[in-house]
Amino acid sequence: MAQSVENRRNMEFVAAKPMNSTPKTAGIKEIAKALGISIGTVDRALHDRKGISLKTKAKVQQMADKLGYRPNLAAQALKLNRRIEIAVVLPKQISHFFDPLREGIQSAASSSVGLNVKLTFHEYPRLGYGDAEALEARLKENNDGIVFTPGNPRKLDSIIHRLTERGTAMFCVASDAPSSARIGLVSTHAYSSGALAAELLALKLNRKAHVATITGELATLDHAEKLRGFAATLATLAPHLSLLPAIESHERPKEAYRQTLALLQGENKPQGLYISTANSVPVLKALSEQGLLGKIQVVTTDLFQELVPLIESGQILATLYQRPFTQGKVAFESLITYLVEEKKTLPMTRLAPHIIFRSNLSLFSDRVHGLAGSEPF
Amino acid sequence: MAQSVENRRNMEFVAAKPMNSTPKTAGIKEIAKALGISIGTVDRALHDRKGISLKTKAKVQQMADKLGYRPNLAAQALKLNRRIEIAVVLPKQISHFFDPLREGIQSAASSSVGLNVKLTFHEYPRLGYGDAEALEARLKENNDGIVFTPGNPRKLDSIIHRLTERGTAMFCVASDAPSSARIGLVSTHAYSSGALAAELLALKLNRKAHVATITGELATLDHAEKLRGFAATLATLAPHLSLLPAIESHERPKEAYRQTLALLQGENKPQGLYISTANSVPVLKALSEQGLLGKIQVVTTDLFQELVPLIESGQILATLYQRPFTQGKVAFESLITYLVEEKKTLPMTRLAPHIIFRSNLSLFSDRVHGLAGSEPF
DNA sequence: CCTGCTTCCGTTCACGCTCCCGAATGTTTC
DNA sequence: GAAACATTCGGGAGCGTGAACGGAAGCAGG
Repeated sequence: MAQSVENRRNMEFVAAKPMNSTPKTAGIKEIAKALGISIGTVDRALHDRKGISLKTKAKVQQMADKLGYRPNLAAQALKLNRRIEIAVVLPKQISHFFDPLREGIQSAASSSVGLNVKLTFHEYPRLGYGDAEALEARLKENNDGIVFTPGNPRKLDSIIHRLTERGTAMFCVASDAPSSARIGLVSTHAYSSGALAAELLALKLNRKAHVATITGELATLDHAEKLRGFAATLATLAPHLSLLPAIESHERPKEAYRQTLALLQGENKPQGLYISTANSVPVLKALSEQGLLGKIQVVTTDLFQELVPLIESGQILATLYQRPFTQGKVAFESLITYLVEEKKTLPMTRLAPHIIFRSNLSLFSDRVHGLAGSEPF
Repeated sequence: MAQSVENRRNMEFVAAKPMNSTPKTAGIKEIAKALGISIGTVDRALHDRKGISLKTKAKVQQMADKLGYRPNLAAQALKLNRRIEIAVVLPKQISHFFDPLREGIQSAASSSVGLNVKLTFHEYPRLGYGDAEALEARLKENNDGIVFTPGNPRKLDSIIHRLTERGTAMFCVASDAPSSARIGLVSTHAYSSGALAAELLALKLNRKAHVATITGELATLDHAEKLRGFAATLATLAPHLSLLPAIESHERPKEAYRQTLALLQGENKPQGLYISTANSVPVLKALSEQGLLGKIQVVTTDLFQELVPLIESGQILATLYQRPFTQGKVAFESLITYLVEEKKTLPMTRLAPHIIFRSNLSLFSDRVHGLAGSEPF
């Protein structure tokens, strides 16, 4: 490695990636000229189109390799100029989760360079209620892709399948529908969210105690995964903490409130509480009314206006932020990549949730107050 | 709101964002037609070229706004056949930080649609040593942009200024050089990192104790910020913990090892330790040799092979991951946006660091083992 | 021989933009 | 008043690629 000696002397060198063999990128025209054929034929050969003999196709592909053919993406994009139509079908509630998610999609769309994307947003009341109808309505349209959140996966399998057959790429966000024909997914790693909640509670609860969980809908895969992670980690890291039966609020505020009161007045009073749905307001209200805020260790999910003072004052230990903006952004980017790269990959992304404590709260609370920037968190 | 009644009936509706007024993206041609002028004039108006009256320029710009003009970047790139040349000037050490950062840049570059980007990577031994020379060498080239990490900002101010004058956009990553002519920045929020470290240590240390910090180079803004956050938060949240004088390792392994030993054998033995540089191996070695791993609460920075078992076993409380891959990706995207959008914005992004505990370690450790995906964490 | 069909390939135009040339109009100079 | 110049604008070439179109050659059947 004589080179490295010189490197050390100069204290600087160009990384030894051997990509710089062909300074000018060889285009379709160069190949045609080299073989004495027309560019139309080269185009047919390189894109596996019909109307070309196997012999010439082989010749062209060989020459393309030799010259290091790199298609001019700008010209390609300009020529194709295809308008990609994407529908976004998401619930209206919970707005502090789905609004930033929509913003993330919008932001990614408007900053997409060199392609023509048409976005349409569709809403339905809340997860599991109206989603099938909203998706069904897309059958009449002709979308290249749909971004949606499967509240109850099995219920939607059939409609997902039908849309896929129409040639629409179905992309899940926030929760999965693994048995369906969806082509990709972006969500937080739900199991890890649950596991983190357990570890955080264990940090604070050193003695034998009960802990409880309040979730949304166990039919939603994401929620079930969180509880699995929570229970498993509790058993491993904190065997002194015993887990009370999970409470399902079905995303109904009144039900959540009522069940929390029942829990707090029951015979096994919990010292720790993991609220795995973003709908935590009624639960916190019940806690507050019972004078238990700050006495019981609480880990919540996501971040919104009402949580900010509770975290600042230490009444909530931490919240697990599911990064809706980033989910939207990544979902859009993945879907676009899938659509333009000729359906090659099945993009699956599990984001790491952010843990928000008191000391890093300010990094996230700006966003909550409506100052939506385009920062990817 | 008669509409909302119908919405409830249908349980589905198109969001009332009035963005869909212009279904087709308005191009330069549409503006010309709308005003009854030629596309040449529109081009002159939109790009502040000479040879156009102020009156028509104003008219065009107004109409462009009204129609929501979005330039077709593919066509632009094709016509100009402009190859954006970007140099990446980063230290060789610390490789488990800067390697993924480079990967992030590379990944963002290869997924950019319709742009012809030429990336060249340049290296120098380590932060503060050789960076000026490496940047100086770029003066002979003609880059559109340079991505770099200012180890010692003041030392680099002059060279940054000269490169900027040559028309090269200087973009900081991982640490800032606020007094320079740099056009943008991506880094983690260093103050919050320090603050988090303090809060995490306070979670575990309930009684009066000493805590210590080991940093790299206090001339590096990023490192100084971390200590500020740490000290401030310690004073607020955990007044029972007293902070020992900061130790500067200057990123030299031997020095870090020696100073750690001195610290552990000094008269004020710390119960908690915040290692704010990614160069934590020699410090951990000293801790291990003194049999203090697991006895002293440790918060580290970043993630690499050697840390994984220590976190798994609970010997390290947590590590603050600075998301090098994401930093690289965002830096590249920001720089490209800046270059393409005619130098309008000054992009500044402060990423939230990830807190890695035992229970979410697996989300990040995959990456460490060399399975570099393109997931944005 | 012509007609009709298939297979393979060459030609040409359009995508949206930038930039140059030259026309039209206004302004100064001799 | 004509010529020389300045200012402002219209028109059009062409960037590299994809695709429509048409032409040439081969083949079968009459």
